[in-house]
Amino acid sequence: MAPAVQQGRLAAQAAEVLLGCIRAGEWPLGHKLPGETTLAAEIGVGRSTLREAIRELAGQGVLESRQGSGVFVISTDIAEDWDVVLRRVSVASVIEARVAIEAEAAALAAHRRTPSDLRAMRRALARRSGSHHSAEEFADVDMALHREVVAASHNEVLLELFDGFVPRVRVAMIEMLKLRPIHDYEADQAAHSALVEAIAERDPAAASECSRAHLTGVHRALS
Amino acid sequence: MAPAVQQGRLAAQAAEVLLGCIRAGEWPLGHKLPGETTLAAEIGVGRSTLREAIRELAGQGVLESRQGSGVFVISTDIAEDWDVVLRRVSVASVIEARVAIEAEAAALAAHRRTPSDLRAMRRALARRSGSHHSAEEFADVDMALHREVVAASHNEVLLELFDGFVPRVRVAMIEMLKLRPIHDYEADQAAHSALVEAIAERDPAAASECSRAHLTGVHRALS
DNA sequence: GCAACTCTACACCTCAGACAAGTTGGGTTC
DNA sequence: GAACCCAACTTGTCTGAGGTGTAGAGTTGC
Repeated sequence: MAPAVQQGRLAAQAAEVLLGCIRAGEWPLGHKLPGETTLAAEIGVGRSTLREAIRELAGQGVLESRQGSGVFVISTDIAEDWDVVLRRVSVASVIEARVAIEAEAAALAAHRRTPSDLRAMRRALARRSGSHHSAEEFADVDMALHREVVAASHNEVLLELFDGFVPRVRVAMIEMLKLRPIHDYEADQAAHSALVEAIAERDPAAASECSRAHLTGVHRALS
Repeated sequence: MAPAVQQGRLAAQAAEVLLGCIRAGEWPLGHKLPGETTLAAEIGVGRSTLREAIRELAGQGVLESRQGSGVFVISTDIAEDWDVVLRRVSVASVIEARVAIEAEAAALAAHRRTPSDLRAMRRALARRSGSHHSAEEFADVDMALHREVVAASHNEVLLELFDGFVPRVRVAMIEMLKLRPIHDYEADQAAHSALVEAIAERDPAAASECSRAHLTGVHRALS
């Protein structure tokens, strides 16, 4: 049991250690874990900290504690949450998936956009062109525009997928903006404007290409 | 805040109380909860017990605690399951999303496929061409081939998304096959073969187009 | 011999208090 | 007005003490 715990909350690290033992097959399904005091000493954390780690895994449906009896493994593999997946994988993978979804959504939007969709996109575009004090603010108005485009596709699944990406992408975007601000702001805004115009003119190929080109640029900037 | 806690572990009861406040809208998304000491006193449990309750909800992805800052609501209700979303929306929406994911995955696969990927795809293709007794069996070998293609893109997010679609698509496909069997089986198999060959020859555009054409055909057949 | 009962050791559960580590906002200084 | 500093919070961690429930060993009665 490697107590190689270094970063973040101790309780979270302890949970990782426990999960590692379970995944490694050291504690199979139904197995009873060592006692709290023993385990806490082995991992090198206090008893309450270990208890919090156990609670965290209990919340995920991995462990179950029975008073007077012990703590047991009730699921060897956790139903991996979507957010957890996205936090684990590389930003590059997420952006590639965004290309897939947004390029297709842009093409569909060019077919199906209503006047109301168009108004919403242009409003979002205007807000994006305004002055922004922080990276957070800029990320938000940018994501809002992209979301309007996906919404204009009138495909609920694509929109749901996009929304699933938002939190992860937002964090990555803010990080990037703080490290390396957009150098050519005009060109960036023009690219987004071109996307909206392609949709306005009902040109699926152009819309798809605009979206793809922009995201490919983001992909390059991040790698 | 009704401290009507009576049965089972106090920590679990406290978690229920917290979840109740969240569900009732008392603490909306992003809201900061009262301090641990305050909250513990209000609910009528010790601070460590309250902390375990918070950990339990954190494990479920409902709360997030930031040291020095506070505990925040990050999800107003348990993440709506993909299966639930996909059952609600139309098959057409799902297929459009499949086009987005699989066409992009096919293009990436054409870039990144390894010899091992290629072998797996050809094996799946061969199994698909064999004789099949039931619609269920055919649906399974078909999905297996499509999955191999997405896997060859070496993008974990796309693969995860595809897997999320599988159950819903499988049901729809079996339904369709029973109502209206594939009339030109040879052409259908040839289309899949062409997709694999395009990936084998590292032709992203062709691979993407094969995938898109095939799925568009399915889309048409269903509407 | 076997079943039922009792009891003890051990498990988790809860609490209280203390201190460490991090964040936030206001006041001070230049 | 901007940069800095500090104090008052916040959550994070540890310890020690009791409470409550379980399981198994030991005993008892048939």
